[in-house]
Amino acid sequence: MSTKNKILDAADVLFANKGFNGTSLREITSQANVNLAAVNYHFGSKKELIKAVMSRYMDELSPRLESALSLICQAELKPTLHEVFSAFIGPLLHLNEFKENGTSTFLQLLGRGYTDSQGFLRWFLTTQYPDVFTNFTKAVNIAYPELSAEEIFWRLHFTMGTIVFTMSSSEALIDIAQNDFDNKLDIAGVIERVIPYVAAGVGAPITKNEPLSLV
Amino acid sequence: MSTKNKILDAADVLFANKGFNGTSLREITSQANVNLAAVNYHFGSKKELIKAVMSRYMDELSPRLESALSLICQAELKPTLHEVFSAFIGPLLHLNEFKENGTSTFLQLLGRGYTDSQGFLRWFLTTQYPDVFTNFTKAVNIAYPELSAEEIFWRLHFTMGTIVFTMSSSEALIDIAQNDFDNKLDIAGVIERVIPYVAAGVGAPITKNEPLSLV
DNA sequence: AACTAGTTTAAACACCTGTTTAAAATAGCG
DNA sequence: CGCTATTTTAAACAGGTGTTTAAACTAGTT
Repeated sequence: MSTKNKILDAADVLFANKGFNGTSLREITSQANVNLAAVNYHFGSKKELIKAVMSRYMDELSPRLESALSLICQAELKPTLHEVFSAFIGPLLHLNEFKENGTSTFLQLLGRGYTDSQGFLRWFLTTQYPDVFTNFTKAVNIAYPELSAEEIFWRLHFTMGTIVFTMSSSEALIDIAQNDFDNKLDIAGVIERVIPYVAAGVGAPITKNEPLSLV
Repeated sequence: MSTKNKILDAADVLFANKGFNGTSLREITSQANVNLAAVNYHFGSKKELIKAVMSRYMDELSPRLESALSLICQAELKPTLHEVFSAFIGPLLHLNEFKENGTSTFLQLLGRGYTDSQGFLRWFLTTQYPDVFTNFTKAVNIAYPELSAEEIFWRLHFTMGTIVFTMSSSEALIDIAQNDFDNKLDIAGVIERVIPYVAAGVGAPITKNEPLSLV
């Protein structure tokens, strides 16, 4: 295996578990059994390595997601929100074949990207992969046309939060659930449970903008 | 103002914006106009400072939350999920009177705590303030008794994720929304929009545990 | 005024960070 | 083989990290 890939494989697991700031190049290179200077030689800088790690996943995910969503949109009958969100399942779980624990690793990375390093990764993703967002918005709009663009914006970000946050701590949550409820669950099981939640959330009835009553 | 409080006031804003790992003691102490060694003198270590920052908010929030939830639970008629979640609004917004931008600062800190530093803050919160979780679970159970304990567990953590993640990036999201939709929104406005979402999510119909169909 | 306990200060500690350098090793090709 | 281009290596770099130290300073009390 090439040095470049050895670095990427070691980096994405460490980044997912300990964050971008929390992972040093020395950890990555010693885990990957390569020289410390290899990162700067092959990627230029740590920041570029982070981009490369995310791009490897996005390039695998983004086309599959796009075709799954366009399939939904072009169907004869109007899709339900549940169907729109279910379109994510296949592409996301495919990351597990692409790399071991790929799905949860990627979603953890996504979560890190939104909080670590002051949102430079959010900028990177929205500018490099804008289609993912617009396609998703379109699909939701078809499934629930009464929702204004602004409502969609907010509810999609709420959904983002639900998914990303859940997956960031999915290992810990699965452990707790296993202890408390004796119910063995994997990442697919968590996704299965979160889909009805976010579908119902996005599909919530529209509320008028009234001033809040401070109870 | 005491040195201790000067440190806490500077620390929580910096921690919220840049994360715990991303904020150095030198940033904190120079922002607070105190000597570098003051943190270790008054708090012992950086880790203890983090706990102190969180405790200051939790001690302000937790009793108000508890009484709001128990008020809901003891009411004559069964509360709706929307009412259960609305019980959070008052106590959360009160943090704004406790400290400027207290609400969003606290929620950002909560988000940081769940991802930074490998979940030691989650352990700290769940062991130090367990009542918040159990009271909340009870209230949801009254509002939606058909939900099994395990379903409640998952949906509450989904909700946690929605709130915490949204608030972690609330400033950025509010900026985007302001540019794209010319709709001025503050933290209270975001809360107002997220409540129907999480209420609908938690109130989603119960799904049987079928194996996933990989579309 | 003298002693004490609490606090603040500047300096140093040992260690870790991302990055760069120049020499050594490797591979590809005529 | 000999030459070239690519890659790997160990070492050093400049700067940042949390923490500790011992001296200086500040009240408060007798």
